[in-house]
Amino acid sequence: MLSKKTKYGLKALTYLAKVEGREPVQIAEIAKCENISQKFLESILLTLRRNGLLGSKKGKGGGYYLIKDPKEIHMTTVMRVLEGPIAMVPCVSLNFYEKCEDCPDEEECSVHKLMLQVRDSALDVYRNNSLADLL
Amino acid sequence: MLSKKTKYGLKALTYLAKVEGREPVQIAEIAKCENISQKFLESILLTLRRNGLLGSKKGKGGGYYLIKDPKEIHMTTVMRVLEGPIAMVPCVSLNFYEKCEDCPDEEECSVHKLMLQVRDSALDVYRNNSLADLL
DNA sequence: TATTACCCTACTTAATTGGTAGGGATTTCA
DNA sequence: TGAAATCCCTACCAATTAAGTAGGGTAATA
Repeated sequence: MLSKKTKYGLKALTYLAKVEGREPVQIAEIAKCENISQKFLESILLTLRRNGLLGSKKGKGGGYYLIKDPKEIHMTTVMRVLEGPIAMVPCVSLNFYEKCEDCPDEEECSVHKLMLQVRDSALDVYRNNSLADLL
Repeated sequence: MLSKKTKYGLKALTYLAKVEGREPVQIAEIAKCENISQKFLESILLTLRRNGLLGSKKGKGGGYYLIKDPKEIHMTTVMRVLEGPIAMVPCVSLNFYEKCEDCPDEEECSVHKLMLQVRDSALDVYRNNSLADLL
């Protein structure tokens, strides 16, 4: 299952991409328009900022804004930041690889074989979608 | 993340497929060879049987066995039985569809658009893999 | 009829999810 | 200059799920 965190994060990014200019948009506005708990969204936007996907401005007239062109924001990045590894098992993960405890031979493992294909197909989708493609 | 339940279930199915004949194999044997907690595996095999993927025989010399040719056992079925919906959000699920609470227009939703592609690509993999393909 | 092996229910422990509460710290504008 | 707006940060919490464990019941076979 996709977490609400990822879902809301994606919606917020989309919202910001839809806004014409690069003016900061307040959390409250995004939360209201996208039906998201404001405090929860706050923490999500914070992680997006910490990971270089958003910029922020404090004080009156402040808010969050995209710091890249939506075409340059790829879903691989967004998914990894919000949802974590794209692979369903660590032993097929590119960025979070870990050997299986119980599995003596990775090459022989049926789960490994299947999940490798699933990872590749998901990566394919994420690589071919930028934020701009989702508008 | 793939649950251990699914992982172990897949390994057990693979194990049974590798066995030449159609003789019942005991839970204890599968558990030992695949490094799985026996009691946990027991409950997994039970759900596989309840869902028509395995047959069982009680008493001495009993155990579990495949009731179909591995070529006829598709990963779509296995994944749905063990892991649940293939889609990452209910609003793009074929077998477990549910409307999003917060989303006014499904067609306009960026999450929907992305997850639809992810579902299709995963389905593609699962449809193209039978148990026989994983040996 | 004793043993083997599946069948079933209930409980437990730890981690994660999806929040909520509450108060900073900083910037802007009047 | 100071008040209001707004982001920033930490801590806590309730519900759910995952991954088992425990313990016995039931059916089949030798």
